[in-house]
Amino acid sequence: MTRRPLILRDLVAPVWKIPRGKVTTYGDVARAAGFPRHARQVAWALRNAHGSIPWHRVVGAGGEIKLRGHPGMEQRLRLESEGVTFRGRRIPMRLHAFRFPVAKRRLG
DNA sequence: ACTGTGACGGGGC
DNA sequence: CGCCCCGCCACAG
Repeated sequence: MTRRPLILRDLVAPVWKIPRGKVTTYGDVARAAGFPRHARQVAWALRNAHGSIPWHRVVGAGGEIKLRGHPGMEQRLRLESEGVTFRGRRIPMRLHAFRFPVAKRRLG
């Protein structure tokens, strides 16, 4: 099985669907894009994606911000300004996790 | 071709 | 909660 080529735009496309006040994980974005097990590549793609993409709405599984230093602070501020709450270092995913619609499924 | 490096994820303790 | 370990995968040297 030849591996489908990884197109940065496709990989981060799902990020545009995350509404204000909600967050998703790198792994979920990867799966929603059709590239399971590519969580790290999603992070890499966001890093290399300049532009107005809402990158701050993507966090690590468990609701923890994975960016270190100032960039991480900025992400937290951006999220809080959108209404996302924190409990310690983490975001209660129970409250703010955005669920991507289930992957396309061929019906009969 | 090989090695080191992550904005990752999951599991074990 | 913190730590460690390991699987994963594209990229830079």
